[in-house]
Amino acid sequence: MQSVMTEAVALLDEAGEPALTFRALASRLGTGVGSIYWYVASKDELLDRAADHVMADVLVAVEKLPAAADPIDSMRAIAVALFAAVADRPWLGAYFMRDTGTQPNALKVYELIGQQVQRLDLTRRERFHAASAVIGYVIGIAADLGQQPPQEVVDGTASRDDVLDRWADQWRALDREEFPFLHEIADEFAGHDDAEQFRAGLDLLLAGLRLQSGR
Amino acid sequence: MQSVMTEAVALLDEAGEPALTFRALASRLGTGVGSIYWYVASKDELLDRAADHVMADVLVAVEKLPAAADPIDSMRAIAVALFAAVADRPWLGAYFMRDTGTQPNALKVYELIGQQVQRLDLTRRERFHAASAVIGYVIGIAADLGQQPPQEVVDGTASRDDVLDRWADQWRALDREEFPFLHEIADEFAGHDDAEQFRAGLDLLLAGLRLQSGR
DNA sequence: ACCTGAACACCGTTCAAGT
DNA sequence: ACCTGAACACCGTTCAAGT
Repeated sequence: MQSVMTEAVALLDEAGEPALTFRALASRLGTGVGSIYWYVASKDELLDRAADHVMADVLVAVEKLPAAADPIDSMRAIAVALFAAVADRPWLGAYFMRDTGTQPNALKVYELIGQQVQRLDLTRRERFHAASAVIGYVIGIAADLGQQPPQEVVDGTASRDDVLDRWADQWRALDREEFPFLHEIADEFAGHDDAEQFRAGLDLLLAGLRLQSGR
Repeated sequence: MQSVMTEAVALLDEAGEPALTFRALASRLGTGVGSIYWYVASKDELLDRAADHVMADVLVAVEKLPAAADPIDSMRAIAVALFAAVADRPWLGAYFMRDTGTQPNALKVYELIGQQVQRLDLTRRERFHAASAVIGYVIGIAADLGQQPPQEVVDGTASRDDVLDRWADQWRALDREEFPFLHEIADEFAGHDDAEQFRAGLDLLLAGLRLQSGR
């Protein structure tokens, strides 16, 4: 069981979801296709378990985080750790927190964010909304990151910056009157840092939360 | 071409992504499998085009929105319209804004959000981050919504509330010491309204943005 | 209790051939 | 310019049979 998940994650790390097939996994494990079904009922479950397997390490990292005096600072640290995990493994973006029923570690991470929210002076409903918003934001940015990178990047025939530059050029080629915003931020977009962009948005969300909690 | 997209969207509306196969689509159109490849190079492109086809209507709705005096109010209205579109068509959550290169209408929506951001007194970088954060948040919640609903809900053998109730019960069965947050919000979660939850998080984000822009 | 692998149903995609 | 549909390679999943 343990080795099934280890190999599944290895395949996902190497080439994303398309690389994880029952046949490829079986051959890695040196067994038959059918034997995987002894441990897992379907491919969906396989993906959920693989995602949760990775989340176990994230959970350990999160629990090791020094308890900040300020709950919102703690939430930021947890969210940043989550983001780092998805940046490491883009495929995770599409699967983590997909079904917390089969992802107990993901559920625990949600709980930990919630425990920080509980330290704020909010109504029960506001707490529910706050924790969900933070998770939702992380998932959204993560899913964006998780889009299969263009083939040329996987090949190594083009760098990430090359691709961003080309995007920016396409934006600059658009009509100036109709797309003033895309023109303004084209330079900003080229060569931007995903982690910084993530943190900037997170800080907006947390600033709103701080305001609501009167801190 | 037009009819290809119309039928593709119809299949997606009826039973989600698994229902959209080239064979099913061809039989709907009364043609052969191969002929679809005349219009579309791959299934990925088919999904992107179908998503963008739907986004055309969303774009019309967004452009019809009365221009609010306050740019942040305008952004909220756009985000709420986006959310409504995904609530209508859960499959959209997984595909919209996936590749704005093949989704021109999605790109235009991003531009419109950006134009509102441009009305705020922010640096260029802050504007880039603000627009991206709002889109990222919408995508995140949308993707959550887009998870294939459990089979029993599709069948009609269980309501959405039944499923939420069962989740809440599972949370209540967890250890009280280890999961204080899940215990606290179990009642809140059961019977919660997705749209309200979305708006609550959005308001936190926008409140943070308002603070940053000094309005 | 766990594994095997042929077989099945079903995909996306290609392509020589047609109009 | 557009369509046809058999064929190909490759999936997830099942299951009778083995140890």
